Amino acid sequence: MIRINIDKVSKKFNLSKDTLRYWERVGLLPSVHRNASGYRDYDQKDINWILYVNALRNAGMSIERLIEFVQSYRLEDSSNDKRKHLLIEQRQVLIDEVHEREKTINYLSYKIDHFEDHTLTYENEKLAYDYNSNDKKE
Amino acid sequence: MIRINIDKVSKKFNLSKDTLRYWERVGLLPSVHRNASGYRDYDQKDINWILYVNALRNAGMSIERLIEFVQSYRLEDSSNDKRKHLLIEQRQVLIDEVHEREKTINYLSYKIDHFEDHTLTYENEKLAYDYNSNDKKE
DNA sequence: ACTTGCCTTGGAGTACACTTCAAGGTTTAT
DNA sequence: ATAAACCTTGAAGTGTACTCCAAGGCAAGT
Repeated sequence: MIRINIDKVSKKFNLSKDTLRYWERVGLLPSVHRNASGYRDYDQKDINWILYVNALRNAGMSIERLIEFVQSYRLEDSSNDKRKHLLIEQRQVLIDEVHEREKTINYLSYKIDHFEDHTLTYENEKLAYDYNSNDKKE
Repeated sequence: MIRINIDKVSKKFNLSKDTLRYWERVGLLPSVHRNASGYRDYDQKDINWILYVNALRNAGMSIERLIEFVQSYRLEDSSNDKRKHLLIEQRQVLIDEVHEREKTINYLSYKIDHFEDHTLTYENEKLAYDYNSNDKKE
């Protein structure tokens, strides 16, 4: 039986204690069990929730969407379709964000490679950005 | 000679007029030329700035960093090293964000593929996430 | 000339996601 | 047994990036 206090969880995930309390308060984490003194007493299940929630937060999922996500997860009922829909939808958001970032990485790489080239005009740079962008299409 | 008012620019980039004014005010765009009536009168150079700034904003660069970035750009002087450093640093940020999102995309894909599998435990999911994560390393 | 609809500014308001504070109870070390 | 270092809560405060509002000037159609 694992028993971890908020300080250890905070350090484990590099999240502030206040953030952990906030996430719990807004319904992003299940209610954590308390010990005799009213202190939070995290178990393995809680730790795993935090792992996923943190991963999705780091990937840019909003609190609001994560609450939806977490809620649908914990209702082992008719909301199966909704849950799957949320997963697919959020994956697409992440895929789009990756594409946007890859485009911009290409643009920055171009700028870095041509750094000494002072003849670059705004027009040239625009072309570079658009070229990389089209390159990625398909 | 191109002359575009704020409404056209707003529509071209799908940015609100208030956002364009805000960006200009905080130093994220160069001061836009005004016509006889004091109205903003964007030229090709301004349009290209907006293209880049918008690309970097969409890729998650903060306003504060973008101001630095834009400032260093417009000082055609000794800050070459700083400019290059900023470019390389921001590219790395974007690369890291892409990796984080790819990990999470894998995790979501795993969840979607095993959607009907009700025997999945927190432990199994954790392993799936970590597996994908390690998979991606190198 | 007048109405409608642009544009301007400064400043106030909003949304999101924490973060800090105040007041007080608990545990640990001396 | 007392101080230092934890924990709790509710509520207020903060930072970022807009977003909206009020008051007023300018432009185009009737």
